[in-house]
Amino acid sequence: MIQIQNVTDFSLKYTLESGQSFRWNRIDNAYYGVVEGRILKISQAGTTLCVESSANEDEIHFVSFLRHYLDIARDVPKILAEVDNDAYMHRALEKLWGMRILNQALWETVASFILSQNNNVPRIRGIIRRLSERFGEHLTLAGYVDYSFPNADALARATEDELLACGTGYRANYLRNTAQAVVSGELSLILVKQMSYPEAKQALMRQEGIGEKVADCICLFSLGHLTALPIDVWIKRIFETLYLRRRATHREIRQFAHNYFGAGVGYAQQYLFHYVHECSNWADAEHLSLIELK
DNA sequence: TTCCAGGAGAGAG
DNA sequence: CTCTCTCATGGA
Repeated sequence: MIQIQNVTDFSLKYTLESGQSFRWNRIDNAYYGVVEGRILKISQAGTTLCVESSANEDEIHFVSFLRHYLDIARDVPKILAEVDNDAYMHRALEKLWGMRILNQALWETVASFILSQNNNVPRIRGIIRRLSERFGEHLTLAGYVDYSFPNADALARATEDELLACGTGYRANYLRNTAQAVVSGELSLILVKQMSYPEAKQALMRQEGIGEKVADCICLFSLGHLTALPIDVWIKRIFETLYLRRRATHREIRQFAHNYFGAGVGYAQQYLFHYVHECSNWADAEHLSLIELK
């Protein structure tokens, strides 16, 4: 077990439970998840993180990897101060203080958010769990059993029926075709990692099944592009009711949000998104569900 | 039974 | 460009 000390302005709970990763399970006070081929067990006590791994880790590299994965290395409080522009945002920041945006493995993020379209989080988690059980590698850590996320090669070779059996629904061929594009090099993940945000988004959106929202999720939750703004039904609802107070197109929301929140708009989005899910009795909930927009 | 979920694509206007 | 319809699945 290794410890990471002096981790300030960080919440393991909100980071791992905010719908950006589908792979973490809380058992008692610890979180178990599969990250890049090994099981990790992470717990937080104050500003100390305790981490166990199913793999043989080189401590220096492992700590460096974790700091990047959990976005601890970034000056997030500075970013959050810059988006703290109003009472709504301020309450979200207070409630969820310490939530970070993960830097997750690119292929897993691409595949996961292809599966996320027109779907809900519990079901997305179930699909990914079944895909991993069926096509991933068996892993164990102190009695805890899980499976690695299947690589692109394994999903490229899967039949449509095998994917359907995991519950992918109509997204099966989106997933398989994208896996094949990654294997063939038609979609080079190595190159995508080196691209700017607009370039990466454009390259991802050439794949069938990856539209603007999914591409933005990949850019934000894997590539660290904090200007990415995934607009799902809830983010659209929030901006229409709380900020613009009228019906608005994605383009209008995007323009307003970038102008209003600036370069940290991706972080602002994540706090607003999770806040409405975390607080079903939110004082402003009636604005989101009852206001008639014309 | 109908509605909804971290949408995308095709088609019409 | 915007709007609308459909797509597979399961829980509420």
